[in-house]
Amino acid sequence: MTEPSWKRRRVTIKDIAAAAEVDPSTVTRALQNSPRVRTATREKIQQLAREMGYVPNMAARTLVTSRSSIVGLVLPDMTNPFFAELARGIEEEATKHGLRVLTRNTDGVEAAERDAIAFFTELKVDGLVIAMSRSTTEYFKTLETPVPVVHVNRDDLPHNVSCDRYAGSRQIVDHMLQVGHRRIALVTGPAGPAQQPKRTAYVDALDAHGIEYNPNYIFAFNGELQDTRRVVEELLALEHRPTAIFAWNDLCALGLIRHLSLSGLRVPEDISVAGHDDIAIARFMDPPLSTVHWPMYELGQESIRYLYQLRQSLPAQSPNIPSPTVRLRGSIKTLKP
Amino acid sequence: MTEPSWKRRRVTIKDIAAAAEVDPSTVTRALQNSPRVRTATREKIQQLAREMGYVPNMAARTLVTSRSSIVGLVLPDMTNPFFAELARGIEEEATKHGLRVLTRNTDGVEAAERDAIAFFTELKVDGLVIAMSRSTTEYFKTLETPVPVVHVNRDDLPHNVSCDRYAGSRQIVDHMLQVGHRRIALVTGPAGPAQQPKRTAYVDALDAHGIEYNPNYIFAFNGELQDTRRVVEELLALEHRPTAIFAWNDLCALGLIRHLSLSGLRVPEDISVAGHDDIAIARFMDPPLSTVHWPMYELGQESIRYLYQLRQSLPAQSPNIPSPTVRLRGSIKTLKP
DNA sequence: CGACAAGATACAAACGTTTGTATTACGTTA
DNA sequence: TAACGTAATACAAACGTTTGTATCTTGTCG
Repeated sequence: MTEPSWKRRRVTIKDIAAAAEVDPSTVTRALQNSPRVRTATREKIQQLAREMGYVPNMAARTLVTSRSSIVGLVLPDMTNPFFAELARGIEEEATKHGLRVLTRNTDGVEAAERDAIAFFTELKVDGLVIAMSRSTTEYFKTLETPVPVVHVNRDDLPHNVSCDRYAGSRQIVDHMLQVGHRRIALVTGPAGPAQQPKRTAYVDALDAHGIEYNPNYIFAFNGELQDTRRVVEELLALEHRPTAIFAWNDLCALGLIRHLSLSGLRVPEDISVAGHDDIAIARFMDPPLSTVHWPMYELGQESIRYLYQLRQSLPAQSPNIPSPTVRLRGSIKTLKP
Repeated sequence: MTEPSWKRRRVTIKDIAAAAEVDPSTVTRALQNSPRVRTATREKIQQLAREMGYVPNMAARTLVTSRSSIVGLVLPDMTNPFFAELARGIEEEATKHGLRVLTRNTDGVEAAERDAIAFFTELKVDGLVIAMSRSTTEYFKTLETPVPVVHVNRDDLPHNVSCDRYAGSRQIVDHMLQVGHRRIALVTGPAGPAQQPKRTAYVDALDAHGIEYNPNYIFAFNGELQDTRRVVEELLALEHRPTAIFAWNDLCALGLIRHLSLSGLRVPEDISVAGHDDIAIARFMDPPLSTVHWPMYELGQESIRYLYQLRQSLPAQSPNIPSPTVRLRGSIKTLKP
């Protein structure tokens, strides 16, 4: 039979102390399982705390300890399924560790990014996860935050959680070559750490099949979905049109397919398309998109685990991430069996 | 020439007080533009605060005022583009008001929802935005939070921000009828406030065209993408197959189209499909999806404005939301011109 | 049995604000 | 010019924890 909850004053550590006839400090220590309090006392206090419905006041705790149990997440755009997946992974793992997540979108704008970081440190977050930022390496090198920082998909920085950028891309281009494609276009994205490995994988794959690399087959996509239209136009204007396209990512592939089909080309009958990231809808596109699965959810989880180790100043063993894998679906046509 | 920032102690109100040779309380009042401090003093203090790089300690402030400048957002799944859009709208508007947003996903599980609400109140958030919850009306009726709560898309609750559920659905079914469809299937979703208005709109539209309502044409979709397969199977097993489908939402439409095409039916040639919500990819599907645009971003913004009024105990004028509108794209075939 | 080392608990200060009340300074009026 | 009202500021307590140090118990050993 609990008391009516309306208008009941919040129960504090002092209330428990009074009930248990001990000092508040003993209550604190009991609640954090300090060896300084006798087992019997501790159990009595914890029991009492439960019965009385004690819930700690975060603000007071933060004030004295300077830790907030909040981790800040900085990402370009959580509307993007790619990052949404990451955010879910982070949230899930953070909750396990009793951490809360505050998210801030930056739209990939560097100024917004710095602002977000400043905001979070001001808030005394316990840690920071920064995903695919655009800010320069130097900025992060000179940035001295009072909290640990983990980057996602920034291979050029320390404390990074990511996975092999080369392998997946290489595999999918290899596959295209194996099924007979010879003229393969590469659509690159905005500058970032993903840029070079993908390009290298592409060139290497061609090279391994003894194909000369054609700079005309490389298109720079600016990241905005509308821009896929321009890319398609340029691509179709080519004398020897590619038979396959390796798109920057799935969203890009989606846009390309859309504009290809507006131009009367069917996928994969007239032209094959592969994406990157394997966002949820890739499987449900028509045709289902062949793509490189990039385990964002797991990366999210791992980034929190890593952060947690950093926070405890543990020997931060480097993260253990599954490799990206190729998901072959309907959007690549076999030319030669 | 600022001092080196590494290892500089955080500047507090006391530091400013010392520098300005006044009492800390005067500093507080000056910073919050209280009329109790002389204009000259106030300006001097504010100037000083800026120069010294003062940044308030949230924890201390929260401790004494019991307000955190954080609003809690409870939604089923931010991975879902529909909700991601909402979250962006909320974040954008909240930032304008100097509020931060903490998000918690519940996967539509009622227990998780209640837990999230408990968690947020414990954290002393300034307000709560709850999107499309599954929790019962009674729960919310009896729930006495110490903070204002705004619901999104819960027409059955007070302090709700939503828009006309009937209008958009009615329009799109009307359109299908106008272009000649007579056998139109309705795919309903999991129980919720959207259920009835959509169904009514569907029935009314048929009625207005003098068509008898056929219960066999109504399918219950459970919300999981995989379930669209079962729906398609059942639908195709019908004696008089519908020529059009009004799907629960865009994601559902996506799944349906996928499984229809796996079954050899083309959209819209063999069967027309309409969705609901107008998530970003609807435009890029193949064919582009006709759908009802549901302004989630604006709803997000409006929910924060509303919350803000509640917080100030202003006369909370009811929200001003654009109506949902039909977006006709390629997925509906005209049978009779 | 007294001294002493632990083990257990109490005391008190501190974290950085906010806010009600007390005090001071100042200008106005009688 | 003394009394007074008001404007400006100072004082001090409070918010709910945590944590270093002091104090008190208890048991053990010589």
